[in-house]
Amino acid sequence: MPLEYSISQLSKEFDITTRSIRHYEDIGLLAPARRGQTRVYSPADRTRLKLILRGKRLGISLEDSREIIDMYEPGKTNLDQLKKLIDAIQQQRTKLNQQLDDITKLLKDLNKAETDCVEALKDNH
Amino acid sequence: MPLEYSISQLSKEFDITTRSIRHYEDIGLLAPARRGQTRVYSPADRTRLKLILRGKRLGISLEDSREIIDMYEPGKTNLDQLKKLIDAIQQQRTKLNQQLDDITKLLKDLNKAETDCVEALKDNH
DNA sequence: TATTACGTTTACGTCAACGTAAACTAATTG
DNA sequence: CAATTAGTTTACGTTGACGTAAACGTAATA
Repeated sequence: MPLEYSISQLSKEFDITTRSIRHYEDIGLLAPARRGQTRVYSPADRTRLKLILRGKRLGISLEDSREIIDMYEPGKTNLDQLKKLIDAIQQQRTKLNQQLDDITKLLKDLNKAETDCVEALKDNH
Repeated sequence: MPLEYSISQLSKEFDITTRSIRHYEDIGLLAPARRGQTRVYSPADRTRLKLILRGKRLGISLEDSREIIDMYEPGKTNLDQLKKLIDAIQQQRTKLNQQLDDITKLLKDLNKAETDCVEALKDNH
């Protein structure tokens, strides 16, 4: 595992544009180090990016992603903060369970659609 | 189960605006009957809407939703069409499995974040 | 009969998440 | 040394998915 990454390395690895990566920085989701004016990404930065993209695949907005990702960060020792976090976690869990339900239903539908298709193909052949 | 629905009934049932429902019609996802110029939705229309919203919760674009929903429709007896459909189904399945994976990982992360929070609360109390 | 509730069309506005182009720098390579 | 290659900033443009306002029709209700 490399100790650092360039912006183009990350863009290739995750198949996104450099524009997107810079955009995530623009809105405060990433804060890579700089060598001169060139961005240098640490493994931790890479992990953050990974989390952002995972969130995206689940339809989570970048704004919401920020909150979730920040949960994993330490130093949130404020008591009210913690309670808010637990609350946010519960909300996310609810949404995810809903998604799970949606997915299983959709997969079932897809299976049916497929067998229907295969049947039709048989008839047609 | 009612034989028909008004636009406001559907908007209340699914907690969306009437604007959204009309928008789905604008882009050809719905095609309700009319009584005079008033829209009248059948149970089948309602099901379509349900599918659209389920797709939305999974981050599926309206455009992609149209394709998926059309899979469930009959009358696609063209052979090439069927092969394309099976292909599309497989693609969807792949994406959904990826989402499943993402969700289980996120749920794990959330669990960890939560126990961390609870621990921190204990220490703080 | 006026107003309230519910429906309609048309059309411009908005917001997130980038795309795209311009104009520049800095390092490597033929 | 000229030309790629990879990076940068600035800033306007675009797309999807609606929001919002205007201007209007129709039917029930106070």
